[in-house]
Amino acid sequence: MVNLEIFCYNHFMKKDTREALLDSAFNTFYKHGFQGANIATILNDVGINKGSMYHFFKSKKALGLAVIEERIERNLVNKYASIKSVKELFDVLCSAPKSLAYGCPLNKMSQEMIYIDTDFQKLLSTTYAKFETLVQMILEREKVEDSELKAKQIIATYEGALMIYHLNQSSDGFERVLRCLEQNI
Amino acid sequence: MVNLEIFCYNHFMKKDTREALLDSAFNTFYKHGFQGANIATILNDVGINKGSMYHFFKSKKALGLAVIEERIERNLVNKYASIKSVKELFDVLCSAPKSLAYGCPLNKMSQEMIYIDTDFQKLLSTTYAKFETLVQMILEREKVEDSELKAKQIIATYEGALMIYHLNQSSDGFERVLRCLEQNI
DNA sequence: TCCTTACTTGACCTTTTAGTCAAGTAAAAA
DNA sequence: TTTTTACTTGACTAAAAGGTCAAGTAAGGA
Repeated sequence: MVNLEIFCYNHFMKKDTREALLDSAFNTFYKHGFQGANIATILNDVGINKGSMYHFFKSKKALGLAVIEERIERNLVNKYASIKSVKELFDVLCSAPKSLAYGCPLNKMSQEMIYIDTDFQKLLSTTYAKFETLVQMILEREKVEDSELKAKQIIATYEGALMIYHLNQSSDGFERVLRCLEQNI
Repeated sequence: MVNLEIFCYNHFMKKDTREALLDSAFNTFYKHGFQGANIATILNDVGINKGSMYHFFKSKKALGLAVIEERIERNLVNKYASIKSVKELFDVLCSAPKSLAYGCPLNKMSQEMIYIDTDFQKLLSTTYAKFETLVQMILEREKVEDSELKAKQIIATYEGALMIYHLNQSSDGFERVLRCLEQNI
């Protein structure tokens, strides 16, 4: 088997460095927070050097903003755009603890950054709006009344319940709270 | 008027330094996050020197834990222990944006620290449990059924709605979401 | 009055951090 | 083949951070 990768600087094919950087940065920011994360960890994780990163992103902040646009938002759309029914929506919401090891990435980043940096604030606010719209569309497909308010209510409950879940390290209550809400939709 | 303070090192009376330190640390951590906050800011704000702070708290972490115990938890108890009815509870919850400029201090600190440090995690988890108990007691006084689940639901919705409020910088929806929940209690 | 304790000062130390840069390498266009 | 462009290297910088410490000050008890 011919390994084309040996012709490259590292084990990535050119443009993949940027993607690997975004993946690692997403994970690192997700666990440690943006301010708490250090770039050396990400670099070490990806297996590249400083200059290589600063070729793609002019600063830590630029990397953070790109993570929001190209990972957090993308993941959200991937997860919610294909949902076909309210029942399915609640199933997906209830399964969150399985995939979201450190809470909701959007919520966590928001709580940390909205009063620290206005560029983060704007981007996070926009991303949230898209999330709300996706949920609202699911509700409207089933002619749920007051879909805007209901979408806010579902997201609020979901975000809060997920926070409680992580604080208690126990899923007791998480699903019950959401299923209880489902009854009232 | 005799000013007793002129006999002291700074403008505080002895033990007040610790309290002033906790006040400033609470505000600073609340706005910037624990990891994002720097001690120099707090010191400058209080008007004291490094060594003076390290006399009371052996590390930044110790200061953080003290802030949770002696400010975040205390504020929570002050706010919720005196509430007499479910109606009053929802009024207090609805007024949160007025007093909580950067979101819920407990939620914010939790999202940041639970997977960073287990001492923080334990303390925050305990503090949340007290919050939940306080809310549950209010519900039980009015013989609300399933008070434990209802308490979780109220807190979850409140926390999530507050997050959305801060992200959007607009109170549109916040109160409506809570009042809608109130109907179903 | 003296001594002990509690608190404060501010200079200093060490580590960590984000960010820079000149030089090098390889792929692809000319 | 030559040149250009894109990417990478790794040593370096400067600033910021948390934390230490010896010396000093004041209050209160003995």
